[in-house]
Amino acid sequence: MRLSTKGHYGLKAMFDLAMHYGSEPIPLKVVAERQNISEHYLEQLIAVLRKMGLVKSIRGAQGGYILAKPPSDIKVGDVVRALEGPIAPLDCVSEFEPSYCEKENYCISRDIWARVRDSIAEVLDSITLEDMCLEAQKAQDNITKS
Amino acid sequence: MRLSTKGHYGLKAMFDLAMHYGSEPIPLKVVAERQNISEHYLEQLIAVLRKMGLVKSIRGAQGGYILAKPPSDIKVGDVVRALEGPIAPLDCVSEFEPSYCEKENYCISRDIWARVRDSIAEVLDSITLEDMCLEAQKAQDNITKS
DNA sequence: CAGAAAACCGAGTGGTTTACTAGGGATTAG
DNA sequence: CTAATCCCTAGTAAACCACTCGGTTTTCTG
Repeated sequence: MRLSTKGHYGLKAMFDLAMHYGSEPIPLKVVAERQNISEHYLEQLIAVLRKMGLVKSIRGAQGGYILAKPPSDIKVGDVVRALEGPIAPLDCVSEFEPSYCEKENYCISRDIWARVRDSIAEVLDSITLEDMCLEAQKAQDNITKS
Repeated sequence: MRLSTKGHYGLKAMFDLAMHYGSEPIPLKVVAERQNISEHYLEQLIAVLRKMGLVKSIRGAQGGYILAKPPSDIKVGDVVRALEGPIAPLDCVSEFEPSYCEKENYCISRDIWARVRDSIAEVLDSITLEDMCLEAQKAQDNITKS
């Protein structure tokens, strides 16, 4: 019952871009350094996020990445699904295209996994990148105040 | 973000034992056949459940397995944790002994994974094997009624 | 126009996990 | 005794993870 680093790294990168939304494009090297992620590995992850339309890239010198939409329009669930696939504790209860269950008769445990899936989705879809930025701001304020 | 078959198979097996709680011990072969699981593989899973004190075994002919406690005392979360380890979308937010986070400074995404973890745990700990049996009974009644 | 900065691409790799199978040994009812 | 049953260790093919390596292409800047 665990996430791979893909989802985690991807979210950290997206959060980084969200914190700098509105300014010039940010080179991946900078994101990777700030978030402490292997640059080459992150490259592969962000390629997926680009294909899913979550980030835009600007090539050439002074290029980099920016969010494709404002932070308030990007849910954590969008990022996680892009990198880890549909939320599905088990194939037969996948959010999208659940696989056919070998036993077509009623399966009690399947209901449980469906409830788990829904509760995960509910959390991930209730938080946007903007929410994360606001949280970060609040945390920062608490530090400087003391 | 997925469960392995361990948790699923284990839960199916425990549900099977719960449905026959109170009668003679059930040989693993029967459980495996009823739940459509490889017997040898299930053997390894139930060994873990035995070591965790969730089932008792009776050796020799006419032996088998029984639940160590009444179904109402066994939560789905107990079974899943036994087989899949602590609920931890990420190591640094494991329920038990969270690993040290490389960046000791405040990490926003960690909070999100902690919320995911809690919501999974909440679902799994709110359902007992007895609940599953009652559900199964209800489903059965609906079929025979129609 | 040269050079550097950056995105883009595909292949390879060592380690771990998964979902088993194989082949036995120990225990006990009948 | 013997058949049923639990118990244990080891192996294994395939997949997946978390990267690394070595480039090519695009574009800005001096």
